[in-house]
Amino acid sequence: MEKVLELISKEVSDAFEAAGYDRELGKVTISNRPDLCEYQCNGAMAGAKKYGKAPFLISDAVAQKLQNNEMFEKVESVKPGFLNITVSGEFVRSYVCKMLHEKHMGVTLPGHEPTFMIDYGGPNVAKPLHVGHLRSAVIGESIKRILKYTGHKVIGDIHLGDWGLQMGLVITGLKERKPDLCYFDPDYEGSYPKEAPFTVSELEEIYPAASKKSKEDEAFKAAAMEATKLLQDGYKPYRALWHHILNVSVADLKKNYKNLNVNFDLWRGESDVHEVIPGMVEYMKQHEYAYLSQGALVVDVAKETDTKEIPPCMILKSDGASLYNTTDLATIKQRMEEFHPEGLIYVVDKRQELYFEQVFRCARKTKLVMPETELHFVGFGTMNGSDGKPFKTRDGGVMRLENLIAEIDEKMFSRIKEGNIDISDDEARDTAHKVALSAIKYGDLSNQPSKDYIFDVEKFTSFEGDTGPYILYTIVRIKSILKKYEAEGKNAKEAKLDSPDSDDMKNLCLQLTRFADAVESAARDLAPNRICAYIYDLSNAFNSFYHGTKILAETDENKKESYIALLVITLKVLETGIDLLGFDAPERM
RNA sequence: GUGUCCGUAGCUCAGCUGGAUAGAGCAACGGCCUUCUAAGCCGUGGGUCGGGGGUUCGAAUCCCUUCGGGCACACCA
Repeated sequence: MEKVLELISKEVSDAFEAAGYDRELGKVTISNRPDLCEYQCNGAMAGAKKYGKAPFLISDAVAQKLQNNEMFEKVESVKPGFLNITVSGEFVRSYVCKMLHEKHMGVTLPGHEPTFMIDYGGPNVAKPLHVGHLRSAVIGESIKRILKYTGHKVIGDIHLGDWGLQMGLVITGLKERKPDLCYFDPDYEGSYPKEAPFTVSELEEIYPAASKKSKEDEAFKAAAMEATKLLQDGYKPYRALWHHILNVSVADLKKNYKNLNVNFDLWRGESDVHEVIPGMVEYMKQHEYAYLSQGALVVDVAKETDTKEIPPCMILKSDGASLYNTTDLATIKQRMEEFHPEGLIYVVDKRQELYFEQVFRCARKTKLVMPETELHFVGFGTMNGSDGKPFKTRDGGVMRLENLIAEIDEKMFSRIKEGNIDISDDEARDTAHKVALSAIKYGDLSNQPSKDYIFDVEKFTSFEGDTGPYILYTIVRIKSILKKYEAEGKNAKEAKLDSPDSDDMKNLCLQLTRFADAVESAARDLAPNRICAYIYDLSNAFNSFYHGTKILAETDENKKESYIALLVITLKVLETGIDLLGFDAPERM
């Protein structure tokens, strides 16, 4: 479906041409002076030099050509050479109606369905999720939804940290605590129990303790490294233990991500590419991409055009062991071979930008990906506390994600109980969680991903102004009116929209027409903040309309029906918007 | 040191491909609930867009320079 700006631009371009000027000058944008007009075209000023004419003469001539056009209510040529455009109410009305019946409300879909894989999450097993994992999950989930909505097949992979020394540390730590377990008896020949010999809480305790000890105790560290090697070489008892660690941990992770309304299509991890590595390394050596430098196996990735020195991409350490780069490259290889994606997206802390630049270059150079494969790095900034420093608990520790969410849930719950006396605890809990998620996610997503942002619990639980709860509140208001309307025995979905009869109503309609532009722009730039800005503007437009218009009390039935139709559309757009951000609205709040 | 990102109202941030008086939210102040949820609406005050040059009819936006800050710079992930 052609966008409003395209439709208007086409008319204006025709007018430029009809007046004897280049039609390229007819590009129309949304007005930056809403008090003067709705859309504007500055082409006359851009063309003034080329034609050696005063810009005003050009804009005037073009405006003349647009005078009796039904699309416009008013087109005027102003001062230096602006074309100020006001579209007709009927144009807006018909556009909004058409959009509602389009697939995905007017978003332009690609001819085929390109596959993209998105890597967000990256939690380590045996470690609880903390606030550092929040941004990746929230941003990644939203980008996944936005791309799906704009016609892509998207595969989200959690990419667990489930291999390497950390596993050896856990095993060694466990051995110290429970040496009598059959996994540690070399003479044991029976089958291993189905039940894990530890709980999540124990696991979460073992890892940090073991990690700490390995830094102080050389013998312990050596034991952990030995355990890691045994595990990687397929030593059965440790493999069995590893499966327990993975299962217990993944079950807990699933619970936590579900609570955040974040879903992954794949629960793969570093361990899944373990067997890909030797072949890949051999391939890189054989094709002479990789060579030994200071004992390590590396691939040069510097380019002549570089403005800075890009270190080579290391494939194997000088002791022959693999590292982060190795598993990431092997993962790329596996993903390409198995899913043939047209693009890979990484939602990762922005401090890893140089690292990913190296990996991407290496993947291209060694032809693990095709030349046309898109590789995107979406780096996000740090989540800071109100003091501007990395977010911590009150006593300075790392804040567990679970606790953070519970804390905000609780605040929302008491807020809801204060307001609605006639709400059950169950409904209030459910609503509180929805509101809490909207606050957390909107607060994150409304910022540009690459910037650090301040997560101020006070601010996020006050729900005034540009916040998730404000959007939800708007939705709840609409739902409430529609419910009352339907209680009169009428069907809101059948209501017909008329041309706007007030400035507020027209402005709301105009906002609605911009939905697809916002979504496409968000998809193109992988920028969920565009959706936030859009639904915030739309909510503002609705709330202004709401306050100036009595909807259910309207006595003119045609008008009332038209308002209801507008509410139905606004609700659909807002609900779609928050779904793209990864949260949903309660029935009331 | 090299590279990179950032510097916009007291605070937190928008500002897409340069355009007419730089926008929100919070905070401050003043209005609006006998009528659809006041988590709302309307209004007031608050800015030499870090500084200085340049390109342009026109710059927060592009270029150069300078100051201030964050981050990254091969055997961690």
